[in-house]
Amino acid sequence: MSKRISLKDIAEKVGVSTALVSYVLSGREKEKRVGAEVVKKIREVARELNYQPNQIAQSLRTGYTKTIGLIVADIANPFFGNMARVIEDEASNYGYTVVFGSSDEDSDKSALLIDTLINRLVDGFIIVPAEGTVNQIKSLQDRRIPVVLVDRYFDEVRTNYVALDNFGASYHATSYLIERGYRKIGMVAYKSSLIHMKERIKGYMEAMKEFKLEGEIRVEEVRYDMTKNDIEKAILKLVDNGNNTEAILFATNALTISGLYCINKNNLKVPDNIAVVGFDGNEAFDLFYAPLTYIEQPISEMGKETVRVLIDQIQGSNKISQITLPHTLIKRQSCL
Amino acid sequence: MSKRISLKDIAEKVGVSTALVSYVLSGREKEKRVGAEVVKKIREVARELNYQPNQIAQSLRTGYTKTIGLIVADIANPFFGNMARVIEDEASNYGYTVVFGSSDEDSDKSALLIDTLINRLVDGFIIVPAEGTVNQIKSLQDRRIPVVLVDRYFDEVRTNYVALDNFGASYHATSYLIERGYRKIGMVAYKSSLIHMKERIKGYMEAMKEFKLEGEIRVEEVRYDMTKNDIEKAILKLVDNGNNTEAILFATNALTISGLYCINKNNLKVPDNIAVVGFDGNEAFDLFYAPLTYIEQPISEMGKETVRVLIDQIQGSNKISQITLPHTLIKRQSCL
DNA sequence: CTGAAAGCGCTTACAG
DNA sequence: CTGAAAGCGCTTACAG
Repeated sequence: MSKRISLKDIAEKVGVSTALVSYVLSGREKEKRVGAEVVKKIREVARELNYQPNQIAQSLRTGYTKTIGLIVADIANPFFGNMARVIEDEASNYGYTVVFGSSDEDSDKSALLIDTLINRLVDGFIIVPAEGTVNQIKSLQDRRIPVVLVDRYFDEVRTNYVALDNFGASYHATSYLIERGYRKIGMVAYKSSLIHMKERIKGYMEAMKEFKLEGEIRVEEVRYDMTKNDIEKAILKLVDNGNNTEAILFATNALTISGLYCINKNNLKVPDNIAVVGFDGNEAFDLFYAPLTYIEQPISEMGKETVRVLIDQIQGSNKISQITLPHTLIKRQSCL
Repeated sequence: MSKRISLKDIAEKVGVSTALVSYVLSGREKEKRVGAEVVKKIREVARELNYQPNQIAQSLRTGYTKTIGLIVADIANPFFGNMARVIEDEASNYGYTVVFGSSDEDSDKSALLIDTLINRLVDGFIIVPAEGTVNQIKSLQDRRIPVVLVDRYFDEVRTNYVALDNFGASYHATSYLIERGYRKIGMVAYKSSLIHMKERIKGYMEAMKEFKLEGEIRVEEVRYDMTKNDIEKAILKLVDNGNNTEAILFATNALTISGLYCINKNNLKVPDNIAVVGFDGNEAFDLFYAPLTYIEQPISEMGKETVRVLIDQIQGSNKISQITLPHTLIKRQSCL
């Protein structure tokens, strides 16, 4: 109802042009040598009318929306929820707001989200890329739209990214298990061509080889589109097929949770029947009767770095930043 | 680099006016009786040039941004993360995208977020209101900006809202505990003037009175801005002050989690030393050694209803919708 | 059936 | 020191 106040309203009331009002309100009155009285008057009227600039008009004119598009796998997943929170706060420090979407690890959904956000002229993207979206990322780069990948990235294309030292993390976790005396160590991961997953599996494999345990390697790769039930069935294979797995390393937060459900359902005791190392960490890990040993990611730093790199790109830098952050192995009671 | 394609580009290539292109691309060629050939040609060229409408320009012109502003307490909190996910999906069904912000239960932050999003001309707001923000909500209403509150609302002002039957939920949980034989039942809640909290406490009180247990009422109210440590200390009072509380009802997801940490730290066993009823539910509740009995909120329905009501408002309805949804008491092993 | 033109609310190069 | 004017990319009432 109450119409928004525009520059024109102020200009009319003060009796000057909108140009002058614009200069003053954007703090360029010095540079433009606007008369002191006029400046004062404009400021007064603006505040009196409670003027709020119309961002949409500004955006159309300047080409910048001060908005970041964030695409994660699923905002309901606490790992991404936490990341979103860090990104929100950091973006806000730079004067940016965040619009988000969940891709569900689906490349079609991802494409749709990217298109939608491009039409809304976001200044740049922060993307947790799904499998098969490498061309979408390339296309953004071709169109010179700033983009930073986080958590994962592609080998085939040179992009900005911020990721964990995935190889090192699972290598560390695996050799930790080996040092504690475990031999029949299995891993549960997603079947995926995405680097973060490949590296996590590779880290496990390398550690096993290093300790001459190739013969004991057992990796269960589940698909993103599997039901919880099927995932639990797959996990069960590791512990229930007569090969007596002694310890399991899980490759993500969600897989760890699924694994714990499975372990509980089958009345296995951690760590007596089976040792567990989780990934990412959350409250369920802490409250589990045997608080989990897990690989912690520096979510806060990861989110902050991602925003920093993106803002850098938006401001015109053409330096490519590829940042790998260190993990921490939190050692607790889920391994003997 | 590669310049965006505009209506004008298409118009020039086809040799018609931008008006015609606009009509055709917005599917109004029938109404405007545009020649069949021209329609075909315009469609062809648009697709060939991969035309994407500039939403910002559309928005400036039409006054609609097809964007919803979502303000929650904290997107990293799984309850709000899940809610955000439902809202995102439902909004997308209506062709809307979501921009979000976390208020941290802080009214200043909330005011800032609302201003920012207003300047970005969101078409409407979905807000989990923080304490002391009633004037912010009123101001939105005064300016005829569509808004729907969710999870909480204010008594003093008639707004759209979607909320749980908070009174009924904690009344139910409390009487369930009483029926199971518990008498010394405590409650942990936030100190807040917000209705959802008041009602949850009231439901507990009423149930206690109903069963002549006024004498056993013990409510611990913690503040939003307390550290985790202080919250745990407060909770500890309930079980450790010689009055031997037998069961605790927690008023939110986060409080339940804090409570479980506290219980574990003090080596109390659930349900033998202390019975527990939680709120909202999450994976930690399921994986706890005594899977929690808890009050489940219909998050999915809640989110969907909220979006539906908001879209309704955006489309011009001036009917106020105040929707209360039923809880479910999930009964498991955290009570005898 | 089609087009010229105005206007959404800004910013900014240009002229004086 | 100040203002008129163009233009960002659309939509739409109006005229023909």
